[in-house]
Parts: sequence; C-alpha cells; structure tokens
Amino acid sequence: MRQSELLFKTQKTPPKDEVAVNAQLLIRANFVHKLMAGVYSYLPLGFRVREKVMKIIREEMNALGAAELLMPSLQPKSAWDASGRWESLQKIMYQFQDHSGRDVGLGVTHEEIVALLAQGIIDSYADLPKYVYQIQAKFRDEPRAKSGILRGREFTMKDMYSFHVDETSLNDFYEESKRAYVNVFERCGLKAYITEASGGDFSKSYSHEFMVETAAGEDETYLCRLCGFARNKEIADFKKGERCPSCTAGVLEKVKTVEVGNIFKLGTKYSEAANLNFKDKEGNLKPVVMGSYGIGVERLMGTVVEVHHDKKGIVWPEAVAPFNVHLLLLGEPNEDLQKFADGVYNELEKAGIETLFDDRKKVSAGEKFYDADLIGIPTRIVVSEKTMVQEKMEVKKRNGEESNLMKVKDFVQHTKK
RNA sequence: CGGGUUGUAGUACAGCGGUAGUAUACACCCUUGGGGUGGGUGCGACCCGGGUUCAACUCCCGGCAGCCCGACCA
Repeated sequence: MRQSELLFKTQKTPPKDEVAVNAQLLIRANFVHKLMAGVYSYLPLGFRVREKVMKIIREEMNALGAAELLMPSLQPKSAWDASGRWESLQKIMYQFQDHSGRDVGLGVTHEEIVALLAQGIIDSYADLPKYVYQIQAKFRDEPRAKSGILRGREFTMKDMYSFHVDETSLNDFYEESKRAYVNVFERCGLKAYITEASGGDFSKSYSHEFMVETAAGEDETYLCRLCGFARNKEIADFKKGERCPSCTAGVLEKVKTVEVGNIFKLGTKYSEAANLNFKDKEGNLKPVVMGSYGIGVERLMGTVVEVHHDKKGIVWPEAVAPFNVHLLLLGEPNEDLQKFADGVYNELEKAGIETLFDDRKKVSAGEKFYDADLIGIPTRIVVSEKTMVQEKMEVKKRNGEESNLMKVKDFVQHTKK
C-alpha cells in the first residue's frame, strides 16, 4: 500500500489525557482514534493489526475443531430470563427499550444466546461434542473504561462455546483449549501464564485466566519464573518471596499482569436454564455440559504494544505487524529514482511481502525515519539516489541497529526462506 | 459509584475581569534534501448552562466530558 493513499497523519505529541503507553503510541502513530472513553475507531493501520490478530485466533480455534458463526449483538430480554442474568448484569449491560417498549440489550457475552440456538439443534449424544466460536463486538457499560484499548466499552471478543455429554469430555477439551490459547498469545509475541481464578458470574467452578506480564496490567499475579506457576491475587494469599508451591524450587514474585484470555467450565448452568438437553445411549434426557472461552481482541493488540515498544515507538512482532516491510523513498525523486522505487515496491508486492511504501512527497528523510520508527513495521527498506547507483536498497530491522545493502531479488529470496 | 485532577486551534502548552499568544499541524512562497532543514505569509480555539459584574475564556454555582486512584470487572 502506498502511504500517500492512506488516511494517515502521525502526531509528534501524545494526547495529554492518555497515560497508557498503548493509547499514546497507537494514537500518535495513527492506528486508532478515540471517539469516547473506551470506544475507538480502528484506522487503516490499526485495522490491519486487528485483522492479523483475528487471523491467528481463527487458525488456532479452527485447529481445535471449532466452527465459526455469528450471533446477534442486539438481544431481547426474554433470552436472558431463564438464567436470571438480565438482572445480575444490569450495571454492565446496555439495556434499553425499543420503540414498542420491549426490553432489549446489547450482548456482553453469549452463553444464553448460544444455549438457546443449540437447544434447537443438539438432541442426541451423537451430536456431541460440538464447538463453536464467533469474533464479534461486545458492549459493556464499564464503570471505568481505562488504559487505552485495554478496557473498552465496545470491543471485539472471540468467544467460543463447547458442548459435551459429560465433565470428562469437557475437561479434555478444556485442556486442549489452554494449549490453543497459549499458542495464540505466543504467535502474537506474548508469553502468557495460566492462572486459576474464580468463576465470577459464570460458573460455580473455577476458571483459568491467561496473564501477560506488563506494568500496564491491572491485575496482580503471583508468579514463579522457574516453573511458570501463576495464581491470581484474588484467590491466593501468598507472600512475596514465598517458595513456589508447585516446583518448591522457585520463589514467588508479585507482578502486574493483563488478562488477555479467560476460560470457564460452565457445567450445566446455562443448558439447564435453556432446556438444552440430549438423549444418552440409554435414552435418558440429560443437560448438555458446557464450557466458554474468551479472548479480547483489542486488549490483546494493546498488550502487544505494551510489551513491544521502545522510546521511538512500537516494535511489532512480525505476525501481527500491519505490514512486513516499510519501504521509504528518500528525497525528491527524479524520474529514474521514482521508477527504481516503484520497481522495488512492485517486486516486493509481487513476492507477497506486504509493503507500506512511504512515497510521500515533500516529506523530509528525517520525518520518514521518525514515522517508520513510530509505526514499528519489523523491516525497513530505504531507497534513494545513493542506493540506486548500486541498484540496491538498504535493509534494517526495527529492533536492530545495523543495516545491509542488498538487491531486491536477494531480499525476496532471503525472506521467502 | 466514591476520591482526585483537567477542560483554550487538529495536537501540545501559555494567558488575562476589558483586543486570546506560542509551538506543532495545515495552505502558499523561498530554502533544504539520509534522522522531525531554516525563514516568510496565511487559516484555525476559550466544553455547556446559570449567576456576579458596566464587562466573564478568566470569579462563583451547576452540569457534561477526559484522565488517574479506588470499588467493580461477564
């Protein structure tokens, strides 16, 4: 993509009322635009990152055997009556009346809705297990939206739901989902620790949270770096410096973390409420056993920024970067140089290397360098009069110091390996 | 929802009871051309409502909004 065609303008100074690093950098670098507290537009660069994150999530969920679907955000109160959560979620759910006075709300989560729809489909043990997921906007009237895109009022969530004949089946899938989740976070460049947590409003039994260590986190977690044992401060009362109860060799630290994912064993709470039953082999009617599994897409994206940045800007991990290569054309190009740069751009694109081409006119070299560092695309390529005379280009990693002169063909070949 | 804090141009800051200024961004001209080149000209703003006052962006009261701390967090 040509930068001159992008809806794009970086800011030198961060907005004064944003303290969160993710918000400062994402706004300055023109990835997002804030409409109100906790509600953001995703501009072309941010949109691409969000798409990359969702692609990774999709691949991992699909690998689990889950099928993607889409449920509505707009929901009638009646769908929530059986579970009783219309009342218990009143403070956090946007609830209002439509023109005819009917109570409707915007979805905060979809256990009720998915149970209702499965109720019409799942009849027999032979229909189980089943796993479905969606990636969809959720609305929560957060009492305090904060930390940039880490805690929004409108945000995108991947929520997956599993249906089983019994606890054993649920437990098996639950463990598989843990691995899939860790994969997702790892592919996004994050090390996630799995912690036990309370089930909250969801279920009586416990749940697990996926925690990423960063100073921007709003949770506190006891962590053993030796074996990876982690426990949410909510449910554990350790002391700093205490021995790890898991490996007994490490020492517990209390660290700030962001919860990037959360999985729950729901049991039969929602299936019973929705009359979601199945016939077992003996013909007995039994409630379906359920699990639910969530990842906050924008929160994940914001956490990546919190973890991967330096003084100059964002340093995107390759897998979630908006582009693979940032191609800078320096100087006011004459016809030859323009042709040379266009050629490089076309070759990169042809090779399937996603390239942002800074072809802006009347923008100084320094400004392009600063912008490139701020935006944080992993590989920077410079072409100018200097490099053209050798028919080469200058390649530098965002997270590295040295740069190499090479020909496009060599770069393409090297990259494809 | 409690506590704190801030609302002035797209962004960041200054300022004053009487004509609102700087930087940056933006437009134009000249200059420069590998780490935000320098200069000139121009465009652009006092959150809303009430009160006090001859006069309010400024003082007072009330809203609203942003941010931070806490509570909350499916």
